[in-house]
Amino acid sequence: MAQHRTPGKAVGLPAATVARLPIYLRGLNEVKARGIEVISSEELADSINVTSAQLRKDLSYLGGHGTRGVGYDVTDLIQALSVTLGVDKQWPIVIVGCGNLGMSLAKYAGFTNRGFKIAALFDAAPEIIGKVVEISEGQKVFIKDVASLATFIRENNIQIAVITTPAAAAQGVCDTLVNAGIFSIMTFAPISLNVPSGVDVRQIDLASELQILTFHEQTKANEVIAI
Amino acid sequence: MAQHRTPGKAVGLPAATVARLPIYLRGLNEVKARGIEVISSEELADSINVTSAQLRKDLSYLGGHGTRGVGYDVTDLIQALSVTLGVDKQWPIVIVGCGNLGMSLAKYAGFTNRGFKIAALFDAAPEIIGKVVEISEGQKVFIKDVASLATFIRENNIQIAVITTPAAAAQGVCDTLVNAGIFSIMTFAPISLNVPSGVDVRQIDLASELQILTFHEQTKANEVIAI
DNA sequence: TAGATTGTTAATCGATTAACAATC
DNA sequence: TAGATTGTTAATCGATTAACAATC
Repeated sequence: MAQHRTPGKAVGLPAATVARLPIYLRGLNEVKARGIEVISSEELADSINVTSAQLRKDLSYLGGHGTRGVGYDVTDLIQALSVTLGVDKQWPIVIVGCGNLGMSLAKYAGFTNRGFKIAALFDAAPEIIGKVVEISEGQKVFIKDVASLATFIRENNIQIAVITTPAAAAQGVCDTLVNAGIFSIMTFAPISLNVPSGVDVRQIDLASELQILTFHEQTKANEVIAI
Repeated sequence: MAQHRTPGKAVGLPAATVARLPIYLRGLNEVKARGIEVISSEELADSINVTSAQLRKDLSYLGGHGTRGVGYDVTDLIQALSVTLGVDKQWPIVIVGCGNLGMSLAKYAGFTNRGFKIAALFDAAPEIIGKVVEISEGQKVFIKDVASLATFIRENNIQIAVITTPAAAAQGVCDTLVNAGIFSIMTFAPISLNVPSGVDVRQIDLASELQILTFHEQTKANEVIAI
């Protein structure tokens, strides 16, 4: 049985805190790889570019995992964060859309040791359906027909899906996913997805990210002109 | 000469507003493609999942681009947002790291019509340096030696760089970029980069994004158990 | 014990929302 | 003019920071 938990515990984490927990976990794994067993909030915070006050406050929501006067036990805190985030196990994910971006995510090594494995790839193009992709040394995955997406999700209890289709196809795929019972979606399609409340969408819009950078470059350029 | 601007104007935009402007621009381009010439804050807001109050407040920072009783002229607002973000021109960018992810970004069609073009690709592996990559129909780019990165940036006035190297190489590449005069970096390497103040880093950590989703899945699972 | 560092409180800061006067 | 919708204000909400008592 899955681990038990006091009702309500850790449910009310502020959204901003939740978004930082993976960064803390990543930082701690780095620290552990360097052989460090105990770390203070200040040392850890410095290494990941947050303030120590923020780090302590965020961690305090998970309950007291530190020791006053000493710091945090790295292994213990990794364990606590992994359990809180649910990445003490591996989550099977599906990727829908096998273009350049989708295939690169399928082959992305960084998912494996952080709680994820690729369960299947889907596409709508007949010419690539049925192809076998070697996503890592010795691990092969079939590209399946997107028409079988809903069935696959139900039969394999998939809970997380990644959309890497063209923008025009994304909403249709999203609807299929939601109808099949998916509540967690990561999408790279540059279009606002419509989902029922309760469905969690994380959108990564690559061009938008770059445009946030150009805003600042542009602003600097304008300042020079204005002087 | 670049367009003139009242000193201070649009510089003090809240960070949260700046991060939404690209979404507004994207939504407006969609709307325009559907042939709509004037849109109310409520219609536009609904289509991109923000509130109309937030949209109006954000747009008000750019100065009054709407007409009371009528709405916003789609073409005018696209122009205003493009100028504010600086994407009324094309920014040359470099991609450092030609693995699966880097190559997929190089070929990503979504950059072209949103203000960016790939100026060059860089890698450290001798076996791929010098290779030609067709990043789009008829557009070819060389993979250059990362040793020539700083020179290339200076000679071509590159202002934005993308890091898609393995984590272990990222900080070194970042230092090179910063020393060469880069102030805007998008990175996919799952490591916290150290940069001097004034350098703008947007990190996209794919596994961290997924872990934010698993947190909620995990929380839901725990709630069921607790009942 | 003395020094170090957490966990927590209170103050500050920034972002969002609701409401409506201004005005097309 | 009457109806519609912006731009702005004030209130609320949430996130961050600073400071320090608790405690190892």
